[in-house]
Amino acid sequence: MLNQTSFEKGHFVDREMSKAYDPKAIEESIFTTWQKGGHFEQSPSAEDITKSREAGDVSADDPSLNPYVITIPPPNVTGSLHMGHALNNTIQDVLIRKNRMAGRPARWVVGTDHAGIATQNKVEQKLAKEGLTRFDIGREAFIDKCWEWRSEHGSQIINQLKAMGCSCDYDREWFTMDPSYQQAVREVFVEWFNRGLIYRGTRIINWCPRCTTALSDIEVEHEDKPGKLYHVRYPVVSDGGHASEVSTCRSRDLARHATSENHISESSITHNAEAEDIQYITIATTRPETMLGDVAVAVHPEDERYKDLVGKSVLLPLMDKPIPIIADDYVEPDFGTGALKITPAHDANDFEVGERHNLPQVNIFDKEAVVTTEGGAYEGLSREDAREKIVADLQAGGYLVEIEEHPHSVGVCYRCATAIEPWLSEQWFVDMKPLAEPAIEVVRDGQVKFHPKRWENVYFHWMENIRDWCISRQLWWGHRIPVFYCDGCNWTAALKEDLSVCPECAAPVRQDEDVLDTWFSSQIWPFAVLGNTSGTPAHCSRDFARHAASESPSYASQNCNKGDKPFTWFTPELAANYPTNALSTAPDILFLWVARMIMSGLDFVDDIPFHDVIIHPTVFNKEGRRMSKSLGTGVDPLDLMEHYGADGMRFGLMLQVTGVQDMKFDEDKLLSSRNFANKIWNAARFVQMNTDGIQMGDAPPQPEALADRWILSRLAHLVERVTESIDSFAFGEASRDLYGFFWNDFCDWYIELAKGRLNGEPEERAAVQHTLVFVLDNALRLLHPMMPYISEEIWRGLPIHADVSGAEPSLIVAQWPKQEDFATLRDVDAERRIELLKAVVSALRSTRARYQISPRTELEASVKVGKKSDGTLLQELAPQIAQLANASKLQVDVDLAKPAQSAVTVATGLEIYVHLEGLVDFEAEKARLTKERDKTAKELAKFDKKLSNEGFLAKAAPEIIEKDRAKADDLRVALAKLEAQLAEQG
RNA sequence: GGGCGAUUGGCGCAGCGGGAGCGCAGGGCCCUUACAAGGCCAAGGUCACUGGUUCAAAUCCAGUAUCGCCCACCA
Repeated sequence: MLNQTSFEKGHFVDREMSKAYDPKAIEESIFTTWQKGGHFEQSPSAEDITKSREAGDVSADDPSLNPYVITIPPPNVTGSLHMGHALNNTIQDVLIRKNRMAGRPARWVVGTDHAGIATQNKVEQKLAKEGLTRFDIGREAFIDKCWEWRSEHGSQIINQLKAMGCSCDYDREWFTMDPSYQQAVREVFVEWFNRGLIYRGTRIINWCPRCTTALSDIEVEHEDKPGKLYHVRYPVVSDGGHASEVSTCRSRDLARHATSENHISESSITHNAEAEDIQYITIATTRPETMLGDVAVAVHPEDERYKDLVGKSVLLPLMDKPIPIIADDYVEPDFGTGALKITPAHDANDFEVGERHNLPQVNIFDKEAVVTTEGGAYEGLSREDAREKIVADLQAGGYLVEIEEHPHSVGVCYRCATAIEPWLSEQWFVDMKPLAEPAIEVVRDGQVKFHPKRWENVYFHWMENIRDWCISRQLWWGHRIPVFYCDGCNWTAALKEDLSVCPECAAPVRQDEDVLDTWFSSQIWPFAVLGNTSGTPAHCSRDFARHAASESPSYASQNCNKGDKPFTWFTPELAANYPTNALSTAPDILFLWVARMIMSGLDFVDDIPFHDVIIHPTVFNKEGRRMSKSLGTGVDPLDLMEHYGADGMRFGLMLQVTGVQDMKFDEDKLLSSRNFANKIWNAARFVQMNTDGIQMGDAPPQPEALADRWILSRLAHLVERVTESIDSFAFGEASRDLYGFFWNDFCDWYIELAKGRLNGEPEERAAVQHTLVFVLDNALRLLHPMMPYISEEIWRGLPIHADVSGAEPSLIVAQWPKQEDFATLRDVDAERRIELLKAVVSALRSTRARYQISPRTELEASVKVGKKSDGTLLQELAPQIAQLANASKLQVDVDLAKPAQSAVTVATGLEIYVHLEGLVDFEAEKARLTKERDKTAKELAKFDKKLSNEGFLAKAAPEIIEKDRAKADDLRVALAKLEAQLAEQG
């Protein structure tokens, strides 16, 4: 473990690194140094940035004038970190860190959401333990309790982000109930109200009887549940009079049938009905209890079965109330019985039918879904009890014809899973169509891009079919609707400031009791937090703000005037930071939040809130079930960090980010990542132990040796791959490339090759040392966004900072490797040659394993090469091959006789012999060679067939043909050698 | 009812037009002074199915099947 002096520069050599990487030993202190170093708070200078934006091309190349900004999706104050957060915030931190290293002022704005329903539920639960309800303590005291709750629990999730290593700007932590944020929400409401986009209306809305509040359509989740379709017959009365005598008489017969079978055949009813000369109309419903609020029975106008009945009435059973039979296109003749009961107060469709036919609206439920006095004898029953009793009574009365199994989807509250009641009530709505149109346009023309792109279609579909948004909530915790009423003169207005007396008649006014949907306030998050620095939003035009900012930010904020709109939100700071760069989020809040931010951003700031929307996969557990605390299927990221370290968790998550929409979370990947961290740690230990006392700058080495040229070429490749992958949000690809480079290229081959060379001539040793440090340095830079802790810890100890004076060097702000600086290090020739070396080493190792020769036993081996140039090369590399395969007496030549007692391996252009005096099992060798020969022959046949195909030769790309020809030739040579070997063995 | 995604070795996943890869598990050998959270070696797949496009298909198109997600006012 590195000790506390690790911060000193260039003292790699002074410290002992522990044998295994221990995340706990370093994470906290590293995080502290980042924070103390002020690296999280890179606020771009408004003047500089505004200048740069105005100058356009002049400063476009200067990253320091090109800020990189992300506003975090604010987690709920009630929340604690779950896997979705862990994934989402790792993505954002990777982007922020990469861009910060690339020299851009990077700022990740952080904060929490007041989460109206969720928080209110928590506080109510707490009160319930004391035997209290919110009504017992009153609105004001309740809101105080909510603030109290927030100050006790609100920092939890922020601390968890810190544990993950997220480099947010914690100096300014926002809360969606901050006074200035409240004011911003109010501005938005009043603006839309005054423009007529916000209106009040009595509608069927989604009501949660447990939370006792309205919800928007997208806050309702649908679950398929087993249910029943009840067929109920309503007796027809022609004159609006009563058919009760007969019906009562008949009902006893029916009741007997019903109790014995619970299923009454249609024919017997018809028969009896005819006999009694009473007509019935049978409706089908899944919710028999709502019949108490029925005001009509509807049939399709073209339906022959019922044509004659339209205009007549039926007697509503149990309520003894005549209601009309109407005709409406909405009815599907083929569903159920083709007749539909109309309950305008408890079904959105029925409501519309009711409107068309001027029917009354009978609301039979109170806010807790208990039957009201409108429900007659059923008053006071819950909806569940009412259903039970009504079904029993219908059956007893002979009205129940049939009960059919009918699975159907039930809407439930997204916060408490209680079944939603469609309920008629007066609520506030936003007219969405005018807002949606420009928001569709900016995605269509590519100003806002979704990643993966397919989500754009989901967005379009929803936006093009958008419906008005119910924004009022019957809660106490939240942004109170700023509409004031005068009961004296009916004066009403939406106001930015509170008011106590009516401006018309001086009577006392009252404010609307409801609060706003939490998503109403979160939709303005990007511009509210970026533009709202002083507490009161500045109102000035974008052009004015930009101009003023370039002169003097303070002048601008003091002198903003009204621009070309009633007001816009352009403060100088907003002008500098907005639009933000990326928004990363889960698919489930695409509509709830992302779409609405685009709409409100365009409307209030005249600009998109972000350029790129990253929709990351939803995290499921290994069995494909949703991660959920209540189901016990969740995994706690804190536990994972405990086991694998923050870096292990982050990297393990990044490995799993691909273009798919669901991610079955695989903890094995975290284990791999922890092991990966340990591998890097130990590679660094090796470098430390072998670069004792050296000092160097960070200039690239001038490689001469093949191995150095090779690893630098691989590094150059990595720089390109990782940069491009992160920039295109391909996190899985970037992490796999890093993994492969560190583990395979650097550790398995380069370090192994370096071992011998470190004991060589001083110049050789120096070259290796230089290369080791240079490669490790740059690879750590590339790794840093994904694994910030371990990379920082190791990097600080590298002997590259010896010439740095003053500020403490920190990887978090080290320069991101530039592709153009590395381009010259690409070396195709070196890569090909090292492949040859690998082939020889692998062949020798394979033979050793086959004959179970101890690694300590030196092999006696010889390589017969086909080409002279390969011979020269392998002769040069002989010492290293000898070392990697423990084959000291290695002979390489073009013309080399096969030793009598030897095992042979045929590789591309090579025959590799291992001398095995008395050990060779000729039968086994023969079997192996035969297998090898057959495989080669088969492979060759495939290529020969391809190469004799005229279509292929005519149409395939020349380089492909060339490649295949070369491959076929290689195979032919190999085959010949194998044949010869077999012939020799008889 | 509409849309989207997935189907590749025992498990979890990459690859998305030109010679089937990774991690984990399992097998053999090895505590070789960076790392046993490791090294080396070997084994394991007709890339769901059926057609089509193409010189060439795991990869593109169409259809089928299975699983999953989202949207939708058929009671």
